[in-house]
Parts: sequence; C-alpha cells; structure tokens
Amino acid sequence: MAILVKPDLKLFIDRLTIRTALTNDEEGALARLPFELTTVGANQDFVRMGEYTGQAFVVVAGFVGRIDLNAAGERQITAMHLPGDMADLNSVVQPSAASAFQALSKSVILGIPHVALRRVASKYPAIAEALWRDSTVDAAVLAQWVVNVGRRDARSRIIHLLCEIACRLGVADDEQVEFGFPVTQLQLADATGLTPVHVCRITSKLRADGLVLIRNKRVTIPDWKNFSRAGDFQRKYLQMDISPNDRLRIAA
Amino acid sequence: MAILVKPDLKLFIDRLTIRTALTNDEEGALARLPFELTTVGANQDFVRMGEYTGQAFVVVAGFVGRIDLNAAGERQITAMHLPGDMADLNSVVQPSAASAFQALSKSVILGIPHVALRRVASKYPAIAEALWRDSTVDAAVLAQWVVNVGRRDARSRIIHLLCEIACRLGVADDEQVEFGFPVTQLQLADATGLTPVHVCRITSKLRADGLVLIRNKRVTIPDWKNFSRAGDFQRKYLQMDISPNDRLRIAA
DNA sequence: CGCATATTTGATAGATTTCAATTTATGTGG
DNA sequence: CCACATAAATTGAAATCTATCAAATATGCG
Repeated sequence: MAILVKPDLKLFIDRLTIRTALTNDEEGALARLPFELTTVGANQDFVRMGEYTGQAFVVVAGFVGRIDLNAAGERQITAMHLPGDMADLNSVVQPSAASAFQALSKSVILGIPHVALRRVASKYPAIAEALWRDSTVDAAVLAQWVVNVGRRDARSRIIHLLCEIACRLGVADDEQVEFGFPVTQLQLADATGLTPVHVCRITSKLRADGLVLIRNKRVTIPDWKNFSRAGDFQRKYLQMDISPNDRLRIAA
Repeated sequence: MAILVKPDLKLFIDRLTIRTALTNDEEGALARLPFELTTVGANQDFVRMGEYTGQAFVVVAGFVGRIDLNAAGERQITAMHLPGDMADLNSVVQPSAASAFQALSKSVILGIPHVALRRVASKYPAIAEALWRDSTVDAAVLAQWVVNVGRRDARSRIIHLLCEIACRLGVADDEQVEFGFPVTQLQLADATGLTPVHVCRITSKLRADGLVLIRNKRVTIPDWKNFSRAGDFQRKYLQMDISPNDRLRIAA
C-alpha cells in the first residue's frame, strides 16, 4: 500500500460538500487543518472504548469499523467507514467514545486534533453544520442496520450491506458494479449479526445464483438492479444524490 | 390524559442542559420558540417517510417511535422517544425524513418550525452544539440497538431495552425501579426484531423468574442491579451522568 | 354490553447456530 | 521464491432458538 502523494483532507472535504454548500474560505480552512498520519494493521484498534483521544480520524485508505461487544464478548460491528469518511465524527462534540474503532483491513488514517476542528467549527458555523449534517447520515445508516439485523433474513442482510457500501463508494451508477472490499467473512458476520459459517453458506449461494461474486477482496455485481432489489435496498437514505443547488446551508 | 398546565418546552430545555452548558440568554431563546400542540392517537403517524414537514417535534406526553419497514412491509422500530425528547432532532439540519414517526401510545407533541429553530441555532452556536450533541446520543442508542438485535438473545434484548428506557426516564437510580410503559408487546416485538408471540413467552418467563413485571402499561423491576446485569446493560453510553462542571461547550 | 385490540397458549416448521474437521488463502522470514 | 505459520473459507451433522400458524382468553374503549 504505497502512498504515492502527500495525503491530505481532499477526500474528506469532497464528502462534506456533497451535502453542504461551503464557501472557498471554509473549504480552505478545512484544508489547512493539521493532521497526523497513522497506518493501522487489520483488526487493530485505533480508538478504544471509553477513551478520550483528542483527535478525530479521517479514513484515507482501507476500511474501518466501529466495534461493540456484548457481555459474552461477541463482536458486533455497528458501522463501516470508507476512505473520505470521518470515522468518529461524533467525537467532535462528544469526546468520550461509546465504541471502539478498528481497522478492518490495513488502513491509513489521519488524526485531526479536536481543538483544531472545534476552532474552525466555531469560527465557521457552516462547517459545524456540515459535520452535523453528515453525522445525521451516519445515524440514518445506523437505523438501516437496525432494520437489517432486526427484520431482514441473512441473505438480504448481506446484500443490503454490499449495496450500501457500493453507493457510499460512489460506484453504484452502472449495470455491472465492481469495487474493492477488504472485509473478511468473519467481519461480514459481525456486521450482519450472523455466524461466519452462515455467511459462507449464503455468499456461496449468492455466487451460485449469479447475484454477487466476492473474491480476492473484490466484489462484482453483474446486475445492480436485480441485486439491490433482492436486498430491499433504497439508496435515498444515504443522501448521496443532492444536486448542487439543493445542498443545504443554514448558517449565514 | 388531561393537560393540567399550559405545555411548554421546559422538559426539552432541561434535557439539553444535562449535557451542554447554556447561558440564561440561550435558555430564554429556546423557551421563547413558537410551537404548535398536537395530540396523536396510538399507532398514528405524525411524520411520514420522505416527507418535508417544516417542523421538528418535541414529545410532551406519551411514547413515540421511529418506524422503518422492510420490503415485506414488516415493521422495525428504530428508536423510541420519551417526554422531553425531540423525536426528529436530525430534521433540523436534514429536513427529508428517512423514516416515519408515529405515536406508540396516545401522545402530546409540540411542533416547532424549522425556520425558528434554525434561527436560534444560527444566532446561538451553543444551541446548535447542544442539539448536535444530543443527536450523537441518539446515534449511540441506535448503535446499541444494532448490538441488541445483532448479538443478544431475545431475553437480553427485551431487558436491555427496558433498562435503556428506565435510564432515559431518569428512574433507574434505585433498587426497585418502576415506570409507566405504554408500549404493547407487538411494538416491543417490532423494536427488538422478534415476533409478538415470542415476546409474550419471554416476558412471561421474566415475570416467573421475578425479574420484571410488565402489567397495565407499567413496568416494575424488583432488583435493578440483577436486572441490568441480565440485560448486558451499561448506562454510560446514554451520557446521562455528566456533572454540571463537565458539561461541554465549544461555542464561545 | 360488545367490538376491537392485546395477550396467552400449543404445536409445528424453519432458519441459524454450534461444534468439529478440512481445505484453501495469505503473509512473513529465511 | 519457497516453507512455514497463521488466518480465512468451506463443508457436514446436530442442536437450538425463534418464527409461523391457529385458536382461546383477556382487556379496554365507546
């Protein structure tokens, strides 16, 4: 995973401006935020539960998960974060982490000091607004995850999750959809509330049915329409399709 | 459900100031927000999915739920809101509702115009911050719901939910805990991802075991410690125990 | 009092887990 | 570049939890 260019916050700023209209001034202030680059190995925590980190983490490469445990120590992944996401966005305003965060695959993350983030959020209310707005999308995703594990069968759960990821990666516009997916079946099980054994069976069946091929950390979906229908997936909740004119801004 | 005094936003303001330090000025601005009182019957929507309401709703009496559906039309309740909560808090910054909201029991709600809310949030950044902070708690609750349906058995799911409600109602400080709970077994099933039949069996067993009595829209928990342990419940994620000195405020 | 809603109970079916074992992939150091 | 160690995926059989279907009883509201 060679880093070819100096990493920056461009992906993150692009993400924010999908949903919120920011001025050049504001984007500039974001771009000048200080950060610290870290590489995290697969299955390695970078925020422990209950910790006060002093930083918020933007994902630059790799997939990252929010990890919760039940009393028996069984894992439940409660969010997946992709390049461009600020994984622990809530920490800007709520610094005590309610969950742990860990890299699902080897990842590159940028830690931005809370003090710096809060300074720009305070100086530019529209930035605070953009962050808050994006955290409402995280919440909408979370609500769909509740529906997923609560009221969908194993097959739909897996399909729905893959659809969500495809849309968030911005690759779901075509008939045939393909993207890198560095997530093991064990992690997939922990995200969908299933056992690894069952995930294996279901994914085998999905492959046999020609719905998805998951191989070599890569997902191939031959027929997106058919696939997303099978997963009961409606992309609206992701708020990814806002025309530039409809982007919001409450702040002056 | 006679309303004895003129309803106001006091409960809501009290809720916000649990976690965020607000000045008298700011509290006053909140208290002067205009609102419209509505009474909603049980199982009746007051926000439909995808709708742009122009209002955010504060619960004054009764319990309210966020309702999602799967493809088969089966319901999943993805949040429960109690008196003092702003149910669709996210709508302040994200006006298109990703889910429907409905009264679980006959409820009294106050609709506050978004324009008014946004005006005070814009004029007083600390108010925006308080709203955002409370919405991060909603998200933390949601994450626990994912754990609940994903990695806890039927018994723990029901116990955990009751613990959450008890804490949020502020009645969970004692040995014996008791509170009004106007939620049917069918709704309980829709919140926990179970069938009503199974909820019935589990609650019967919990009663037989002396863990909880749910009767007459009222919950009685004889031994809170024992009960919350059985439900794998740790209240920290609710951020209800912030000492006044530790309340946050980023805004000047 | 009577209807509609909610709860309870029983019997059966089905989905998913658990346990155990094997094969296949992946990564690291020599 | 191979060999080894480790992690991941696969398969089978049995057990368990939860759902489904159907019916009876209780409860609340007008």
